[in-house]
Amino acid sequence: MTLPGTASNSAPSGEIPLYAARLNAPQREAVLTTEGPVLMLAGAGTGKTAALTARLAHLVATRRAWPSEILCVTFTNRAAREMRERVAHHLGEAVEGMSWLGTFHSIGAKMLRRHAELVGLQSNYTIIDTDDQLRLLKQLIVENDLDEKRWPARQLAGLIDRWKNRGLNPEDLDAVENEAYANGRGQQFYRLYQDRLKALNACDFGDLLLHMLNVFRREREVLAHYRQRFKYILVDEYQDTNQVQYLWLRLLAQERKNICVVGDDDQSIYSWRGAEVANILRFEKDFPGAHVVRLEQNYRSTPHILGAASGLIDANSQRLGKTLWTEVNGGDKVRVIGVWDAPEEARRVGEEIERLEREGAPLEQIAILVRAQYQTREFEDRFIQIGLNYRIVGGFRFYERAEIRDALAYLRVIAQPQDDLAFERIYNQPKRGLGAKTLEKMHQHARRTGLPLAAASLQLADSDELPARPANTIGGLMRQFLKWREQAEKVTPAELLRTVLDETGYNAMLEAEKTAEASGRLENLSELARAMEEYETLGDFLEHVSLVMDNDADQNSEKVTIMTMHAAKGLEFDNVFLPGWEEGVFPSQRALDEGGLASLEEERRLAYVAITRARRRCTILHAANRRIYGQWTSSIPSRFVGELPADHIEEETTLTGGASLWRAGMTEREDPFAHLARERPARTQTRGPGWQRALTTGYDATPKRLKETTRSAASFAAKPRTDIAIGQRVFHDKFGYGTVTDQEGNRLEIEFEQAGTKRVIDSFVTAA
DNA sequence: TCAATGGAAGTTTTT
DNA sequence: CTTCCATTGA
Repeated sequence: MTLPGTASNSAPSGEIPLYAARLNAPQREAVLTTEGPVLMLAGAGTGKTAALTARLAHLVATRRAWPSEILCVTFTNRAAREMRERVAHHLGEAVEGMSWLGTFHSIGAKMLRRHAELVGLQSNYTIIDTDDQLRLLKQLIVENDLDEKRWPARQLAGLIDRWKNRGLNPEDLDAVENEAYANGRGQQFYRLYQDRLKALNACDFGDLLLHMLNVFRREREVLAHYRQRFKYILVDEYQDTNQVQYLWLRLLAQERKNICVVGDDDQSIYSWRGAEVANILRFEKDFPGAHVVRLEQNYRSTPHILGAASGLIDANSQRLGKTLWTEVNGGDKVRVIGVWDAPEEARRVGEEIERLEREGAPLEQIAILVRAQYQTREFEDRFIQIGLNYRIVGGFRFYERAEIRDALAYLRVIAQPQDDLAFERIYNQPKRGLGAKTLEKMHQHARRTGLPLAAASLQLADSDELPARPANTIGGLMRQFLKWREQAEKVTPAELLRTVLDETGYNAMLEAEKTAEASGRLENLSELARAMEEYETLGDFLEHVSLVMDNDADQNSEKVTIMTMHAAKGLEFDNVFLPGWEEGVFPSQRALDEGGLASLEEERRLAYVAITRARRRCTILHAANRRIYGQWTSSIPSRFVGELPADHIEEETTLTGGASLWRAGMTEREDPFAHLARERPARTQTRGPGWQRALTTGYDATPKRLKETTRSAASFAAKPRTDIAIGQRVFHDKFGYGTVTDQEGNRLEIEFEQAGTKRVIDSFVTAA
């Protein structure tokens, strides 16, 4: 292995090595303090990845460790990938040796493959996802005569997840935990679930960490081995580590104590999945003598953006405290725009983006960050209409689509005949005339014989237990599996998949459908096959699939990015739009209802993360009205809007913006919605809790500075168009011809001849 | 066994 | 409003 550019041969003594050349003083300190525990507190945009990668390069270049002797854990696959790329920049080929750079889960999976037998698994175990997990739990609940309605599988899944995140095995549960499910049967079901997983030679996400923790705790030699191996440990996003991960690190770092953790308590946004900010807050206690480095110089954003974000996060109580600063001057203030309703919000963002585009801003430098997935829809609709290229990150993930999961299920059964969950998924997909009755018999037989479902069904098919038709079908299917299994040895995984899709008739089934949806599914399947080309063995591919669930297709094309704030963590964009800053949306209703102050502060941190994604311009929007789950809901601007320091923002409210109406203390008579409230009494109840709270607690959102503009007032046609009435025949660009069946302000309900009944804005139709 | 129908429930964030 | 489900009937 070559180690390019070691400190000694690339630079005369005293000169700074290349990888550290561009670093500022604290960053360099974080790089050069190699021995002992180091806590790097890195604010948003302060070049923490640069420091981290330089540190890695430094360790290798100065021969303190081989790449394979460094454990470097990140939180997401994306972060791992980025880290790898940037380290490669310093190390070149040597980066290939960084076999322990990855997410906690992928590293856990890798270790567990080696030590599977210590926890009763085989090394080719399957990693099941949430979907499989849920189905499995459902089965257990039904088998044990529990009412699934009363004790939903979701709830149990949530509990088990939390237990695992805390490093608790079934026997570790106390009475209180045990009580949490089905009147004290929590432990029983947790244990049943674990036993079932073992029988399936499978584990879930939580197990990847928990099993290995158990191994570390129980097997001295294994722990000693890894302690020996990992001369240095680096942890990214330490504020997001949960209990198990914390225990892992403590065990592994105990001896050498060469652990460097990087994080920002202000960016801790994952407590809902077990992350504990406390981990970073008490690092100095856990590792006495820890060297603390603060990265506070921000290289990303303008002063106004930083000022707005800092002012906001100030409202939080428990912070280690950092002061971000920048050498950059100038830049626009953060804009806060109040609009009438969600469609106007989307329209407005669309207009702003088109303006940016005209000014020459590249679309991939524009992002819309939302609190929750459902908010994306409004933008999607609008952008389709105006022909703006967009990409939605997250949400419907590629590997979660039904056809992909079906395809994977076939591959799983081929690779791992014990994978009952996968077998169950596809035994009648495409339809081959096997139903619940047959499945039940297969289950019975499997239970009697202790065989996996697939093997049991084969036996059953050879007996006379089943009617001839299903027996033949199963026999045929099992023969196919045998054949594929043989083929798997000879052909590439991609080829195997194509064969399977053809021979099962899965492709034929989709082709026969002749709908746009079906052809999309076919496309997805060939995309899957293409993605598989990179992998040599089926096992490699399946591991990749279960752990690396993100797909970043068409990254090269010019598109606006729409994603959740959570997904945006670690990214940056020139222009950021933050819609939906309303009580009940952001902060989310759930955070307001449950979790108290801690939850609210986490929402605030999320707001901080969101704002600090922006390099040059940040635009926050709030709408007075929004349809949530089909119900129109009024809401007031988010308290976070009020918390933004005045000096750094510029407020604008369209005449129709509900905020201004509300803020102006408008009476019902003037309220344009008043007539709706009278017509539909239910409306008053559908006003968001934020509204209620405002009424009862006298929440004061009165802006100190309000700049009225008439800019998009025209878009709110308070007066209905005179040329359109109920019964009128109209034409719509997207939906074609139809008849107006209802009219409510500028909103029309139209029964389209082709597209069915839709609600549209009147400006999009012409009288026919 | 399958398709259609109706009803209920759920809707944050992710490895 | 959707989506998922369970139940019903063919």
